[in-house]
Amino acid sequence: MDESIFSDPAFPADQPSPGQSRYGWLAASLRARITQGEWVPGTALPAEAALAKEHGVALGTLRQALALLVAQGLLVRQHGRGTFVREGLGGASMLRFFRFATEDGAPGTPQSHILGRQLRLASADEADGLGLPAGASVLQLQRLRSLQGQPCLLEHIVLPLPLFEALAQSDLAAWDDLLYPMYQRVCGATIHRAEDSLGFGLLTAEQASLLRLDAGHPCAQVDRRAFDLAGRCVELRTTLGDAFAFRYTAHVR
Amino acid sequence: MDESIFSDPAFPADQPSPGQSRYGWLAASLRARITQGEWVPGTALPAEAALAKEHGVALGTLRQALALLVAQGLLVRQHGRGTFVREGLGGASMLRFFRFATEDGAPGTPQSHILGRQLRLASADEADGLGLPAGASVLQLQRLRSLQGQPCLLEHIVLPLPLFEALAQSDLAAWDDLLYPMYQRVCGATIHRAEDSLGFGLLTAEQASLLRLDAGHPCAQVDRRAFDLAGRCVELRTTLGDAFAFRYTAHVR
DNA sequence: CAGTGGTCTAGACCACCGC
DNA sequence: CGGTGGTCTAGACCACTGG
Repeated sequence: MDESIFSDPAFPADQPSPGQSRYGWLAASLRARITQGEWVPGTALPAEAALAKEHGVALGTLRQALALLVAQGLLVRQHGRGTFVREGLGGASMLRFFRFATEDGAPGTPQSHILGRQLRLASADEADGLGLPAGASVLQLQRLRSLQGQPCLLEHIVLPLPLFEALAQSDLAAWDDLLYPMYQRVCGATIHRAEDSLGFGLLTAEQASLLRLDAGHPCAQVDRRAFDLAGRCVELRTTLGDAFAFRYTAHVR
Repeated sequence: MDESIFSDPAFPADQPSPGQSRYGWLAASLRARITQGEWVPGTALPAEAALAKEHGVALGTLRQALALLVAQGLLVRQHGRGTFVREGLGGASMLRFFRFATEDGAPGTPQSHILGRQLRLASADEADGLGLPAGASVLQLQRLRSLQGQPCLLEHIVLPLPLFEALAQSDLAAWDDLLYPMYQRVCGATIHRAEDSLGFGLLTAEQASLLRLDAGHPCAQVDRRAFDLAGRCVELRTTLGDAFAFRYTAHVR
């Protein structure tokens, strides 16, 4: 019951490798079929009985495989309905770090203003983080997010090409307020999980003026690496916001 | 497979309540025997087969119950060795938020200096957080933690009485650098999990001088509620440290 | 080697959902 | 109602740990 998350070769062997459990191999096999698009996020897999019969395996064994994928966040099971491929992240998750609130208390979705968009070569760190070869091209975005006209978050985003080619030319006025659903719709890239690294710093004069704060004002900085269904990092993002509005809750065990 | 964490009455019924699964009831039952001290942290439970026979249940069902308690962090299973009650938190977990490092890179355990110890009445918030009746007594500690003689963290700790009575009189010179193992040894209180809330603020002059920083220096503040095996909150703690040394990593899914 | 947990099977029956 | 996942059983066999 401790199959590695990394047991995800793009093409699993036809048989469980020696030392690997049957359900572990089954899970990897199903995982590959999902990341290759056989079952799209939101759709249902065949029923347990059908999958078990297809793979010539007992029901309990198949259920162990599905339980693995549920634990990895790839599937969601609903009693009486079916087994579904999980939808990607919504895109409003950055607000969970900040306690911006509208007057009536509900946070709501922030508006998005793209301040800049450039095609350029990836730095060494960026190529490394995105798993690109040295000298690859990336799309860079600067973005300001506002709640009810009040600027609150400043973002710097780096996306790998050619996956996000479609965003390099499309009309900025037609962009959504939330990027992750747009990544999925326009580029077929599902953001499945992310790693956030939090720290504190001080705003430069330029950053401060965009956020309508004073130069040198304390800010919280969130460095995010976002991953798709196959586990590849497909977005690097740095978000800045007022440190005094920052609040985050964590569970330790 | 979604038994609530809160299915933990001190004394479970003799039979699974209607609508509750057998393994869910079994898990709650075993959980109660653990929190009541029948199996102390670090010790092994009887073997699967023995427990299954004792409860008149099939092996698979018992294993489901154990899997639940493993998922809740109460048990650890080791192939070929046995099933063990998990040890409590080590006590050095606060350092994971900060990137203090000694010269050779290894963080090490910080030294602990108790600056103050008072017996007093709990405030309304404290009584609420610790589940105490209004007007109950608490033990309050102020504490400075240092790495290689360099002050780095300032802590304010509130503990409920009479559970921590033994700490109110014991010789401060004999205290450990880590409190959680000492809680367990001296008071029999096992810290099993904690909830941390992170925020940002500015140091008062008094706080700053203790940390050898300037008054008004930016600081990260971690408000922690720590819970024992039975899920009762038994410690409230506020930790302050240099905001620019603060760094935290989170996973989003 | 004996004792532990891990895997797998084949089947029965229950609980939930949506038509 | 038919189809889905959830629970439970009884048993066989494997893999790991420690003496």
